[in-house]
Amino acid sequence: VSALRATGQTSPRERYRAQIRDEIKAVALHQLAEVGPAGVSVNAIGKELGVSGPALYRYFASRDELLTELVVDSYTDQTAALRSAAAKVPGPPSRSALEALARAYRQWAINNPHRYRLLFAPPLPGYDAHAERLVQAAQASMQLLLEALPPTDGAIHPSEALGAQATAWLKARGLSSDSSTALRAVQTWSRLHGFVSLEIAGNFAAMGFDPGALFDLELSSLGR
Amino acid sequence: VSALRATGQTSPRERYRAQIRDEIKAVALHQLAEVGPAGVSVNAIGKELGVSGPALYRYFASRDELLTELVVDSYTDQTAALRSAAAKVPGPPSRSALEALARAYRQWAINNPHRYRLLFAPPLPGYDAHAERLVQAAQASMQLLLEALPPTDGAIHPSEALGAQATAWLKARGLSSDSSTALRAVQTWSRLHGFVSLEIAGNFAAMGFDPGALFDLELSSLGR
DNA sequence: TGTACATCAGTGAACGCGCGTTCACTGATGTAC
DNA sequence: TGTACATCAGTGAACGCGCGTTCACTGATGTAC
Repeated sequence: VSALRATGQTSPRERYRAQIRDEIKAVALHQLAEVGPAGVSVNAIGKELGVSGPALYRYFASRDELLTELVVDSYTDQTAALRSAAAKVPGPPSRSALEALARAYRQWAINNPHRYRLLFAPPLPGYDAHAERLVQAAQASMQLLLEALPPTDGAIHPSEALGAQATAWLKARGLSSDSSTALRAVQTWSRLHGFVSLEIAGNFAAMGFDPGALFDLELSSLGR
Repeated sequence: VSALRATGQTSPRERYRAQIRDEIKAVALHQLAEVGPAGVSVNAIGKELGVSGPALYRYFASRDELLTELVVDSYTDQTAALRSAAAKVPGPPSRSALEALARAYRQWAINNPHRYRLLFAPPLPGYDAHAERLVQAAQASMQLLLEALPPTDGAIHPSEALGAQATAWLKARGLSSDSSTALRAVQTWSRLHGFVSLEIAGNFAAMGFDPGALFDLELSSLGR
């Protein structure tokens, strides 16, 4: 074993463990989709896997740890999806880069509605790990938006104080953008979130609107 | 008693019951704020009221009925707040009417963050009464927005299909507005929701921004 | 290659807990004569 | 005004349930000689 470890390889047992962990998480996500975060239960996951409940404790120290991992994975996945979309439109900020990013943002939420909700709604009351994670996820979205947002002809007129806050935010993260672009990024993110969360809640569909068409409409005005 | 009933008055006992019901709901809301919808418990409410758990069954048939009532009340309250704000800026649609409405929307959410979440997040998995209620609440917001949105010089270019959907939506509700105003109302509502839900989740504050100043910025571009 | 041993995944019983809800009851409040 | 009766708010014990988690165990898998 130590020889394998030294060469950076993983033992069969370790691979097996990793695989089971993934299966558990997959079933947990499936349950999340069906009964909501509060309803995810260790024993029910075991049952769906054809295994006793306590067996899961070989893989996760507690139910909380499992849930936390779902949140962390969601955050990682979303960021990866956004990064990958941004990478497909290289070069300086542009309309098409922004649109690609916005579409990827929406698409990830559509593909993973329960995980999107997980990112924005604390799954447990007083869930410590969550607040930080959410801020991180927001940072990633924000940073990518900053790099995609093209200059605009329309002006933005923030108060002095707000401009200073934006500058401070940029500085704290070592970003070289200007404060007005930062504020447009916040606004764009806020609008995207509004649209996407209403869409995955089914509101547009319930009103008889085609969400995709509505999104195109919103997209054309984003960042302006 | 029957004499009182006939005159439309309520007996002391009925008034007492109504008062206790309100107290129960108040405590339930308080719990909702602290432990989330899933954590609201009949026995805990009783304890906080200095009363045994089963006592509440004199006032509510079940825990579900109590929760449903919280949702219904939230819906009613929000609509009333918006209507009252709209009533303060009478006359034809105008910028100031729109801004008053938007500010009222935000303010209600800030004053009632847990109830705002209740409106947009199903408190229970598979909660039937919720979907309809949410649609109703949305309708109310939408209708008031329609009556407040002034014409814009900037054009909106929906697809034909989307325009038809908007027209159909208006017609189904007997509203006399035009489809492009309807679409701008949807867009405004979506943006408001995005901003407000990020704000009550504490995202702007976590980034070091003054939410009020950010809102003013967003407000100036709403409905354009 | 074959045997002795260690590792460790999974089991099933058991724990304490809090939940929603029912039920038979007590006692205070309000009604009717 | 005083008494007999009905109403009904609230109690406390009890129910069945599912939860997260622990524990001693069995048996298969992998390791070392």
